Amino acid sequence: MPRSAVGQSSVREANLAIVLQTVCGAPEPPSRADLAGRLTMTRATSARLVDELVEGGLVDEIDPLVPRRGRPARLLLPGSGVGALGLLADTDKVVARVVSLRGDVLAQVRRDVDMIGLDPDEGLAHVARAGREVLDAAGSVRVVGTALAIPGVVADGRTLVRAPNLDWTDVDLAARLGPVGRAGSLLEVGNEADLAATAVVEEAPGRVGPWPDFLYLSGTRGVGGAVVSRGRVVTGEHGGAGEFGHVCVDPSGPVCPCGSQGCLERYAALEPLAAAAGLRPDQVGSIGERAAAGDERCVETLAHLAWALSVALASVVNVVGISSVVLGGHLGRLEPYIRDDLRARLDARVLGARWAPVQVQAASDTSSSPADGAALLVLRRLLEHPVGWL
Amino acid sequence: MPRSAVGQSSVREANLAIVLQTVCGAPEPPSRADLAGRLTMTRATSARLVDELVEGGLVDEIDPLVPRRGRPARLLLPGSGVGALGLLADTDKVVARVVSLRGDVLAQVRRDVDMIGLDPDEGLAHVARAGREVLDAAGSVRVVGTALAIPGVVADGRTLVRAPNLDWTDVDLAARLGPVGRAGSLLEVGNEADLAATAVVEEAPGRVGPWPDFLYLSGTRGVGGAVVSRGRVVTGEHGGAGEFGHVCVDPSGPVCPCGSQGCLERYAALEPLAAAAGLRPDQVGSIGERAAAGDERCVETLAHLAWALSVALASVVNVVGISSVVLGGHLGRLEPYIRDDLRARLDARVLGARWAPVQVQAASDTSSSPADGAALLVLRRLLEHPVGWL
DNA sequence: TCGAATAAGTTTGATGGTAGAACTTAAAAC
DNA sequence: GTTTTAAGTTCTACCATCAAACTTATTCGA
Repeated sequence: MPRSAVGQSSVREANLAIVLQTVCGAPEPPSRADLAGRLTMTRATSARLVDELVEGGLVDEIDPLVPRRGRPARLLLPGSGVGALGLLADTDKVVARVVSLRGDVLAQVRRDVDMIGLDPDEGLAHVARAGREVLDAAGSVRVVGTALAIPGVVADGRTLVRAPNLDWTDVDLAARLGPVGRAGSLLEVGNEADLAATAVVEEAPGRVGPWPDFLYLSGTRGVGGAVVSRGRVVTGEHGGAGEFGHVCVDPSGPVCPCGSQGCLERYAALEPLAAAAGLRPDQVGSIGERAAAGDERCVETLAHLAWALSVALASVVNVVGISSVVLGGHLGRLEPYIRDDLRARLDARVLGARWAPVQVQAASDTSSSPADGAALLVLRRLLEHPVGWL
Repeated sequence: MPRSAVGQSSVREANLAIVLQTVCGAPEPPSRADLAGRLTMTRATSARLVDELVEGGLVDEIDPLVPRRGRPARLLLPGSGVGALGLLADTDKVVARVVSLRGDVLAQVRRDVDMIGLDPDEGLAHVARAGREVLDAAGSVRVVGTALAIPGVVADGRTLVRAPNLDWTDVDLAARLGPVGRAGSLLEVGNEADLAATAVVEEAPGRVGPWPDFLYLSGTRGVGGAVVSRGRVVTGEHGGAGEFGHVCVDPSGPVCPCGSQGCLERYAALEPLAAAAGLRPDQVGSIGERAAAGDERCVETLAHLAWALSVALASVVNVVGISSVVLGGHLGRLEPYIRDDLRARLDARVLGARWAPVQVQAASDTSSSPADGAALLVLRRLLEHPVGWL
């Protein structure tokens, strides 16, 4: 539905955004002339736009490193003095990071906090304190906005509808976050797994990595995830997408607290895995090594896990047509030990596997990535609409 | 990834598209002044753009019906002399329709053909003949392009990768369709279920109906469907999305020809339903009435169907966060008889059902809608980029 | 050391599109 | 028949990009 017409000021705004995005997305720092060539605009126009971005601090100029024939180009990099604050309120910890437009983590605080049992105001106080500390540490950086990652369903990018593990319901997080939320003018709240997936998509602000389409599956206390299509997280109508944990593996399987039966969570979450392997939950990460060392029970546990994942994921792959799977959390940790089994089972179950074999990968790290993703989300807004910050 | 900069010609193109889309999407025919107000452009600009569209036949002018104070407005309607050819090659029939920009079916041919066993050239000859006939019947209409709906996986909107029921593999349909495909300069091929879903989304070209997000599930020989998000069909990385028929209902369920076990298709496709009810496949549509009349076996069949659908759909709803379901084909026919049961089971299985209860609906008709959807697909291209046709 | 070659960046005027405001037109209301 | 209302038109101003000539900074070669 078209809302509004386009004027020539929109042209300038659009081109500013395009130039900034190109600078951020480029593998090598481009010059004004490079941009002109790549974007089919004249050098005059490119220079005009770049000058404006440099003036506003969104783009930095550096002198060329390798000498070349001709007048040396002034190379352009994303502004290092501009960043965003990414926050994570998890069940067992709080993370705050300031990430620059260049993708550098300028400051970070990570603190173990048992959030379970805390009410929203108490929990958010921990988050806000961590946020203030990194803002201080980041010093002179211009922070354009804040985003908060939370393990729950978020509506409209502002309100927490329900976070089952924290037992928080209907909290206007954006309003209750206090002054830290007002660092910069952007403020967003997002689902933890969605934002972790965002961090997988973008290697740096505006630079989309090699996988624009994948299913992200994160194993923690529960099993969450996200569907990423064309570089964007699919949030669904009401923000309730990505509940991989409650895909049905076996309708006559174990009862799930959600009221259903045989949910993936009952096979792949931390506790069921620990129980199956006869270990403590914090030992789940070692199941792979134990299995490799010959522990029969762990071998069986992994086989059962691969089976359950294959049933659930095959259904999803058949419906959304995305055949790359990225595993995070303890599932990422176990991925090397189930990869081949899982892939073989998926190829047998996925209809299109003949021409698009299913890829399985582990996300490198996981514990802070929702905070990175939160910062990236804010910076993405900046990249989409830079005019306001010039 | 930004490809190219924006110039002022893009402004004109964008505004032409916006004006045309607004004319097509408006519930009541607007005037030039209405458009100016709604799109925040001046009356001067709106008039200039509209004149160009009228000149090119994409917009028609009519005199106002109800007299009003002031100078009477000339009302604007989508051009009735412009249309697209939608084709459907199904297993048992061929359909060809010319649909105008206004949404009217200007001509139609529908012919029962047993396509099973025919090779692509033989089958496409039937399609092409039907296409030629409707083009003749449509007479002076300017046909901007053709689209073909086919029950199979389509890549890049051109090539059929695999149509299991027709047993066609790797056919460049766009090339082999012959002159009918070159009626107008647009030519696309799409999956039958995807295009049927497109016809559900758009009531008329450019007019998105009340459900921009839904899962479309169509029961025929198999069970296909589409995920529609924000008014767009999700095609996946390689066009292989929407295979609802192979969502796993029960991993220890009946064996499926796909190589897996307990696929939804084994519970909800025509033949399994007929077998369960002890009827011929062509009698499946009457299971609802028979059950209502007290036929125990049909009652049980419907209950089992609702159960299987609920298991499969709940998983999908939990992952993609879309909680409206539209049923087509024989599933649409049976929908009134399973609706309540299905909805109750879904609400029990869907995690977010508390704040977003699952909606279940039947698509009104089904047999020709892929052809309508095909035509709508072409007309959508026209609406997105009208400059080429002026 | 100096000039030619090369390529980046800058200036200038032309072009094309929308914005704004005054003007014209067509019909109903009085 | 005059007034009122609102649609549509005309004209000028403005703004962003384009095109092409021009300036600048460096390397290469004599």
